[in-house]
Amino acid sequence: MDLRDYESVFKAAADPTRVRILKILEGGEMCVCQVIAILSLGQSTVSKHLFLLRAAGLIRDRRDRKWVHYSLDRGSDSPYAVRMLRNLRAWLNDDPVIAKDRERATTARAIGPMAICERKMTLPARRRPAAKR
Amino acid sequence: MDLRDYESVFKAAADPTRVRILKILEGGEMCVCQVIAILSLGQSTVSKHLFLLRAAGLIRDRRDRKWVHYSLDRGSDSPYAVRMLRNLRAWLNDDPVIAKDRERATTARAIGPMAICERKMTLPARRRPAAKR
DNA sequence: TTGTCAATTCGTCAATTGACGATATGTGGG
DNA sequence: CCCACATATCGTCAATTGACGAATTGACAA
Repeated sequence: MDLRDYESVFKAAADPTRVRILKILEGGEMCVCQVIAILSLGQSTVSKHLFLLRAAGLIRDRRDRKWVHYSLDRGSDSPYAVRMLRNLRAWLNDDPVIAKDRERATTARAIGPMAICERKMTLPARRRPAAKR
Repeated sequence: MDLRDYESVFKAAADPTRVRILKILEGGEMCVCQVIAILSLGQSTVSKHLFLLRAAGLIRDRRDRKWVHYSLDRGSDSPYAVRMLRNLRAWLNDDPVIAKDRERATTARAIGPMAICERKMTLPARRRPAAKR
């Protein structure tokens, strides 16, 4: 647990796209295709971000049929990662970007990985036009 | 306190050279010329690192005659910075690079800013060859 | 085995970063 | 005011990063 381990965790967690992923995963395990749909980024781009987060010990993956699911690794080997995740939980909850992601994550969970993959990693334009009052 | 503030703190703290500076400053306030001497990096390079750390709210500066002293900003406006500094205190204390910096910091404190500036931002080669037994 | 489909890896490109030396700022002494 | 000196800012360059599309891998179904 030296400077190199520290660096990998902090470099991983310092990128805004990767924090968004971590905050999305706070809602629970999620399939790669769902993350792609929520972020609206290229598949290879998201895959690389997930790789870096995993390499840092912040998330872990689980294969289920042809899908790979990622989740926060709260029992990580890296004490830096564990602390990071604990702190993050209380942070950024009222940031507009994070809030929007959370909305989209709710949609993504509701319709599930299969439907998202059928839609080529996209979400329906808007889930429901926010009920009046 | 949104994603941008978060990012500035974590990007600042993710760089190994800047963590070294933070760990050096855990020993107390220090003059720019002393930091330069400890790190053996160019003056402009160190100045920029200090700028970024200050912009993130991790350190603050104080002018005294022609010297500028930096110290950890434990009462920072940024909650991210405050938490970061608290965590760091317990971290990396047995990393070899950090340990060596701490030794050199001790030397730098012992001889003071004036002597270091006279030596053009360098430290004596070795303070004392570690007493036997 | 062959085809399909989710995910990863690879190659490329533009943008950012960290290093440096040169120049500018600002403070104190003469 | 002018010089000396500590620090900050600027301009440049090489290395790293994040984005993308294309090609590859690996699981499942037929």
